[in-house]
Amino acid sequence: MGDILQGMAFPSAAPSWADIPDQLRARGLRWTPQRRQIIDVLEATDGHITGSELVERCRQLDPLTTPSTVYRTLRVLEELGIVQHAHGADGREEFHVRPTSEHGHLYCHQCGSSWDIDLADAEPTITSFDRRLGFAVDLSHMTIVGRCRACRDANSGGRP
Amino acid sequence: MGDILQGMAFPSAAPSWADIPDQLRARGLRWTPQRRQIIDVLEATDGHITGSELVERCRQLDPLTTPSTVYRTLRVLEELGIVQHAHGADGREEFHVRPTSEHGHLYCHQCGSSWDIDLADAEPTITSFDRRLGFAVDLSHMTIVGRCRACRDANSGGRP
DNA sequence: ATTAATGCAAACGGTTTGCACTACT
DNA sequence: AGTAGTGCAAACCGTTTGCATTAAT
Repeated sequence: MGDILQGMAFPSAAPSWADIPDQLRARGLRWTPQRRQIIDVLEATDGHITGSELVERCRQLDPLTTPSTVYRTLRVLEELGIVQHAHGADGREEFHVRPTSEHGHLYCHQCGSSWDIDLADAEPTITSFDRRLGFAVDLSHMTIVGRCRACRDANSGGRP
Repeated sequence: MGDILQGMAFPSAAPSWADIPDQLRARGLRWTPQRRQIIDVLEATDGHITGSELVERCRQLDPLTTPSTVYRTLRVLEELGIVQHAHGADGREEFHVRPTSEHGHLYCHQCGSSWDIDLADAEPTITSFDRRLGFAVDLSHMTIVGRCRACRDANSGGRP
């Protein structure tokens, strides 16, 4: 089953946040106050964040934050394997923060909540696509939209 | 105008393309040359198309086509159940054309091809999300990204 | 001293909107 | 005649880029 997920080129050992400055410098890149700011916000993030959310949160800490810096930094961080992008239910770019485990996203389009899809939850999907179609699902890009249990239970009453 | 269409559930029986003018008129909406053009293009479409693709194809037939008209018409057609939108792998809005059966999309991010996911292919996914999480997957919004069989077979050599 | 990174402003692509005008019904 | 639909242009949002400037190495 492990090889179903293969080919994803994930960083095998995930260094800790504290190592990031060195990781950057080891590649001839630089550690700047702006990057520190961005990393701080990412570190405080529970699992995923959109580009514009990140810009927004950085701006709350430092109103001088510039979108271009944030997006450029995100691209660098993705190359380091610290974040990974996917596309959310609304089509916006979403960044998974240092995924402990690869995961996808589950959206309820009634209440708007979202959850992570972990490997256990995705396993039947991954297996069935592999078996039926020979298709290797990329879990980190998997976005499932529908209605969550709570919204189904609260059935009739609620409004979208 | 919005309130004429609002609150409409899904049409249970899918009428044919020829009925669309009457369907519109029955709701106090109008049949125009522009809409005919758009419908023509949609009718010639194999299954799904993005908004901008539709604009583009319409413009090939009539260079005067305006984006706003196309997008506005798409919204009306969605309310009629003739198209249905979802979000593609790149985050762009995608419209399923008169889905004979509800389906999702499968993208290979190596070769860029895409396929429909029919109910049979999605069934294990739908069932497992329902069972594990009580979550009702919306197949028409399901987008799975990964590597297709051909790209896996052609393994190392190929380039995206 | 190098050259990576920043900030700005401007441009992007896809989509939406306000408004005066046109044309279906 | 009435009002839905159009075309235009301008705005929108999230994101990207060019360029001169700043600052980490």
